[in-house]
Amino acid sequence: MSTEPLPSVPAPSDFIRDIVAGHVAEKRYAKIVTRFPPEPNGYLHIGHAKSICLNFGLARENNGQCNLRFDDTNPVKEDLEYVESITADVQWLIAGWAEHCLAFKPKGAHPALITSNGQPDYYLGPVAPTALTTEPFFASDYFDQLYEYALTLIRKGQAYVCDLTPEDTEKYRGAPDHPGKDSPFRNRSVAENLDLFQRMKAGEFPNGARSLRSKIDMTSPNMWLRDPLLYRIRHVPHHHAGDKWCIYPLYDYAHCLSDYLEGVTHSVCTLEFVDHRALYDWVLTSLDLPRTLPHQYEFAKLTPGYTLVSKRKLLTLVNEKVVAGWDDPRLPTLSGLRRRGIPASALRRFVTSVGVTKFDSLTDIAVFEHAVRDELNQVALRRLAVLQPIKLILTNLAADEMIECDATNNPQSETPTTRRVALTREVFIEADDFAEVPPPKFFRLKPGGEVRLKYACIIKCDELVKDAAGRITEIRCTADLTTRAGGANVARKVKGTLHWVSAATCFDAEVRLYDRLFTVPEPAAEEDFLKVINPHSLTVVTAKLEASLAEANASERYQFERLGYFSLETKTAEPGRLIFNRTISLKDTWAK
RNA sequence: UGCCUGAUGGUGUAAUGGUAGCACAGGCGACUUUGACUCGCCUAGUCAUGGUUCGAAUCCAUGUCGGGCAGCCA
Repeated sequence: MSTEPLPSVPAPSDFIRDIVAGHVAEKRYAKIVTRFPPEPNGYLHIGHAKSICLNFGLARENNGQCNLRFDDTNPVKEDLEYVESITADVQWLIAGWAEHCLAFKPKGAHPALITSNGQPDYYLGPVAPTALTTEPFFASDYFDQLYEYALTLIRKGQAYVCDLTPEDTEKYRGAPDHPGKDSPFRNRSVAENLDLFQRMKAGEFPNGARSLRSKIDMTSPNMWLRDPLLYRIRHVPHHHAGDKWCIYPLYDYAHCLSDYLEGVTHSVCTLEFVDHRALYDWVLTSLDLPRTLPHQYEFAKLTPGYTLVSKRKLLTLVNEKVVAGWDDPRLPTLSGLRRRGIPASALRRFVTSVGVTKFDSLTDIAVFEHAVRDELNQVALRRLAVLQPIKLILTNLAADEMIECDATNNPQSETPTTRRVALTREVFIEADDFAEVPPPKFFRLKPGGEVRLKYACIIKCDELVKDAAGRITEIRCTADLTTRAGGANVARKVKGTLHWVSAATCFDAEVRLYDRLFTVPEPAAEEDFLKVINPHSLTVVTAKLEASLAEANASERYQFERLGYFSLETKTAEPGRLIFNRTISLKDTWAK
C-alpha cells in the first residue's frame, strides 16, 4: 500500500512544536523523546490518532523517538486484548511514516539501577528498535522502582500511610471552593509509615483499608495538591505484572516517574491534565532525581462531529450491540476505520490539518471526509458497479454480441492503464439514473433522452416496459456505436454519463453502505446518546459488479465510478463470496 | 464565594505591536466520457468596554461567555 501522501505536506507548526523547536535550538536535550501512553482498557479511536500523530510527529521531525507505553496501573479495568489491539493500531497508523521513531524495549527488560551525576538512579537506558525480541513499554515494569521511590518519599517525610476510608478521604478533601483538612494520620512517624507501607505491600490489609498519600497541602486551591493518593490496595492480579503486587500506584505518581525512567523529554497530554501538572512536577522534584526532568504540555483533544470519542460510550455501543464490535466500520475506532478502508495516511493528514491548540472545539466531520476522499482519489482503481440495478436493453445489439471497451483504471495516474469491459445487449444501470418524469436540470436518462454509457457509447431511450403494477422492468434504448472511442462521432457531447455493467458478464456481491452513526453533530452532549442513533447507518445491498472485480484484493482501494470508494471486507467474508464496504461516497453536489 | 484554562468567518486554524490569511463547508461559473477531480470568482471573522501606542487580534484593566478540577480511574 502507499505510504507517504503524494503531494508533499508542509511540516506542521503549532505551539507545542514551537516549544520543542526552542529546546532543540538551545540544545537543552541530547535527544527529543516523547511517548504515547494509553491505558489498555479499550480500543484506540480517532481522538487518539491526534495524540499519536503529535507525539510521533515530534519525534519524527526532531530525529527523536516516541515510546509506546501502556499506562497499566489499574489492573481491574485492563486487559491483554487491549494491549494487543492498541499495539497493532499504533503500528498501522504510523507505518511508512514514523515507524522508525517507535521505540520498543527488549522483552522483559526493567529499568536498572545506575549512577547518574554521582547519584543512584533507575534508568531504562537507550532502547532497541523494533525487533522480534522487543515489546512496548509498560508502566507496570517499573513497579519495583516506583516502590523504592515511594520509600524515599516516606523517609523524606513527604508521604504517609493514611487509614481513612475512601468515603472519609473524600470528606477531608473539601471542595473546589473550600479547603480540606488534614488527615488524622498525616503526622505518623517515618518509621511507622515505612512499616505500614511495607505491610501494605506484603498484603496484610484488605482493599481500601489504607493508602499511601503524598504530604502536600490540604488547603491548596488546586484539588490535586490536597495530599493526593500515591498507592492503593488492590488484591487482584495484573495482566502484565502477574500476581506479584497487591498495591498499585495511581496515575499521577506513576506517570511522571515512568516518563523520567524512560528519558522522556516532552510529556504531551490533553487539557484535563493541566491541573495535574503541579503534581507531576511535585513528585519529580521531591525525589531529587539526578537526571533532567521531563515536562508536561497540554493540548485540546480532538472531537469530531456526528460521532463519539469516549472509551466508556464506545464500550456501551459495543456492549449494547448497537454495533457489531470494537472494529465495526461505523465506529471511529482505529480498527473500525481501518476495516472501513480509511487509509492511515488520510487519518494522519486529517489530524494534522486540524492543528494543535488549547481551544476545545468540535471539528466538522467534513474535514475528515475531505481528507479521505482526497487520499483515495489518488490511489483508487476505478471500477463499474451498480448498486440498485435496473435492466436496460440495447435493442440494436444482437443477443450474443459483445463489444470490448477500454476503461481507464485511474485517471489521476501519470501513466493511466486500461482494462477491458464488455458492452452487451443487456446491461444494468443505476435505478436513480433514470427518471420517467425528470426533475429540473436532470441530465441523466429520461424518455427520449440521450446519455453516454461511460467508456462505451451514447444511447437513446426509446421505450419503457412496465409490469402489471406499473413498475418499470426494462428500459429499451438504441446504442449509437459511432460514438465509441475511435468512432466517427466520439466527440459528440451529451450532458450525462452513466456507469453500467453488462448483464452477461457482471456478478453479484454484497455491498455494505455505511452512513454516520448519529443523527446529531454532538451526540456526546445528548442526555442519552442511544436515542440519537441513525437507524440507517448500515444498508446492505446486492450489487452488480463488473467482471474484473472478481480479482479484487484487500490491500487495494476501489472507486465504483460515480458512487464512492470501496474496499474488500475481510473479516466476515466467506471464501468465494465477496463483500465490499463503502469507505465513503463521492462528493455529490447534485443534492436532491 | 476558589483554582486552572480558553475566546479570530458557519467550522477549524494562522498572523508573536505593522495589509486579518489558509483549509473545510456554502454560493456562482469554467472544464468534464465520474453532477467526481481540477480551475476561477464570491460570501463570511478578531467576545465586550476602556486603556497604552503613530499603529492592537496581539500588550494592560475590567467584564461576559465557554471548558476543566471535589475517583483509592486514566
